[in-house]
Amino acid sequence: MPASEGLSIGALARRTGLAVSAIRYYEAQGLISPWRNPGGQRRYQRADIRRLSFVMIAQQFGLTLPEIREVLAGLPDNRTPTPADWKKISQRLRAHLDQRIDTLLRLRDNLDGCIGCGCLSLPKCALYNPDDRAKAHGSGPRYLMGDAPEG
Amino acid sequence: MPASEGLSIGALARRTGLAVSAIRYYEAQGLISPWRNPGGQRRYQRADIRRLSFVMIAQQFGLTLPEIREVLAGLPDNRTPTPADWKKISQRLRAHLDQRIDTLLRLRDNLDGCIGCGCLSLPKCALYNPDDRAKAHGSGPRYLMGDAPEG
DNA sequence: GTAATTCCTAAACCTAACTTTAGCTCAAGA
DNA sequence: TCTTGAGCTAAAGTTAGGTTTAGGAATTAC
Repeated sequence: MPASEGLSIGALARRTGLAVSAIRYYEAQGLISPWRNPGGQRRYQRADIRRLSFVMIAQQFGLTLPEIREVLAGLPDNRTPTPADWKKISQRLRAHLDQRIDTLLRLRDNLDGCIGCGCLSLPKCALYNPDDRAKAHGSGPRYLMGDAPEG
Repeated sequence: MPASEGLSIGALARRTGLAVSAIRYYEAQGLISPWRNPGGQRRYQRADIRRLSFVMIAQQFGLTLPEIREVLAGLPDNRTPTPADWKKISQRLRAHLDQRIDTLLRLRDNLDGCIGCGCLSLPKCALYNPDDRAKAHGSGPRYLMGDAPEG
């Protein structure tokens, strides 16, 4: 059945649960690189199923597509990734995740403090995290609590 | 100095660190309701500083503006919120946060399992969370791992 | 009293991560 | 063969959460 080996984009979509349009988009973002069959259609390796699954999981962990591309760059491009390659990559993800969890735990502790002291809105409340990637949402500069000269 | 009591939008912006445009946007989203002075300019209560601070914190916790509006709906609208009111509201936030942390911890544990077994991409991997608000990003339907008929 | 700020509204623009649409070509099956 | 389902490209549309711009009006500062 294959019109020149490999998975068609539709087959890959069914295997991963992603929309066909999303897979093309990921290609445009440099996350996956299919080859073309004689008719110009995209063809994928079976290993790409795992690659896209990784992308989905990393997204849930809060990584942006450029960040995921960075992480995936750690895979060999001259051969199919081995379980060991994936393990290495997953550990990078794990580090990212640990950091996010730490941030949230810290926020939770601070919130507990604030519930007790009722200081919500005061600069000393410190219920903010300058390193949080969340601040990168939107387009312009955004400040968080504590920037005002004095309360 | 006040041209009819209350804080001007610029003063509120300085107090909270938010951009003036963001405050107007929040008003459009129903998160804050200033009154107008005789000249048609917005005037805010001092309690609104706290209200906006709460908005910023809730955002860091990952709530969307509609969700924050929901939470804020728990405050009394006929009087200035008391510390007890804020405490009640903050506890709702805490519940939300706990859930997010649980989700991430679960993901982390699953990732550990996957690093070990190398099953990444298989439906049984279960490294997904159907209830995660994260899936609501973007506009169309998005599926996560495990939707394919069979691997 | 006038200049410099600040504020107002409406509408357009921005980023991320996609989807939808339009118009056309390829591939597969009866 | 021929029809129908996949695929292709390019461009426009979508959502969230804002920012920027344009053209006025209200305030404040001197």
